[in-house]
Amino acid sequence: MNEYVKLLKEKGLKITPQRLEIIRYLDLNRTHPDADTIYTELKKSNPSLSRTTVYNTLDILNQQGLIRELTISRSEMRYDFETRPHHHFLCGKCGEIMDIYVKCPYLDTKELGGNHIEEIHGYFKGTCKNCC
Amino acid sequence: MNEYVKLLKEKGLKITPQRLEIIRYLDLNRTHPDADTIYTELKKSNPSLSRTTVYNTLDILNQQGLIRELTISRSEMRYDFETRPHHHFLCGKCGEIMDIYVKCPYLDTKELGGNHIEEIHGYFKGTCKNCC
DNA sequence: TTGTCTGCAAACGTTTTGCACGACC
DNA sequence: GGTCGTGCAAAACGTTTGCAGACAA
Repeated sequence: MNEYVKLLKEKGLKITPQRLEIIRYLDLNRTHPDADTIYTELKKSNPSLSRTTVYNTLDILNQQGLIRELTISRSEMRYDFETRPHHHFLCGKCGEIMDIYVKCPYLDTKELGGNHIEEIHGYFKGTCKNCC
Repeated sequence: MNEYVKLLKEKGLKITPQRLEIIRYLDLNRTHPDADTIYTELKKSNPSLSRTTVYNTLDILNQQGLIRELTISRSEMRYDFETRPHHHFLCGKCGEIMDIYVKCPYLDTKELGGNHIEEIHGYFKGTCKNCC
């Protein structure tokens, strides 16, 4: 049985050609693509593919933990007056973002694997104590 | 001299009522607001305020390090097939996002200050070795 | 006075929604 | 036959742009 079929079945998800293609694309392309890139690439071999399906599928796969969503790049910015190095916690229920001060070995890191580091952000997500 | 005037002057930025209001708002509201919230709130006392100014100002303040931009919540999602705990590095020049495997004391953290933790993301930003 | 900042309106890119059709237990 | 998935189109949302007039230094 196909490896991707197995992944979907383990999570109780239905098997569709679109889902298999999207998983396969993400497995073969570890470039952290966005939804539109995936859509454009897969549309070449499957012209009837729609954006909606790509978005739906990515959402489901993320919910089931088969893939991981990142928000590292741009958009829906939040702003913080506290500029000293610290981390943040986002409550998935109430949406509140809280400052978190934890010991982090990388707060002053300037170089990592040859890359020059200018910022470091630690994002914790979960449910806050008020919403638990 | 006003504390916020001083902050702006130190960075060589011009003093405008709008900039002072925006800084003051962020200082008094440590709720990590988004641009539109800031706009809506400040528009109450300054009806002629425009979104453009809010966006421009936040951008400048962030560039000068007076405030800090966060992308923790939604939007322009990227997707990763690697679901094992790891961190990410974003190159500001070429835009590439790379996986980073560093020792992190929080990768298995389930609780922090009474909040239930489900995910942890470490985001490093800077210039990659190819762009340096 | 000069260069920058502001505000308006329009455009843009990404994501979400409503709905009808189709596929699959 | 009922549920779920797909695809289309339109809408929504946050952000960016171009430009003209206003303002800070």
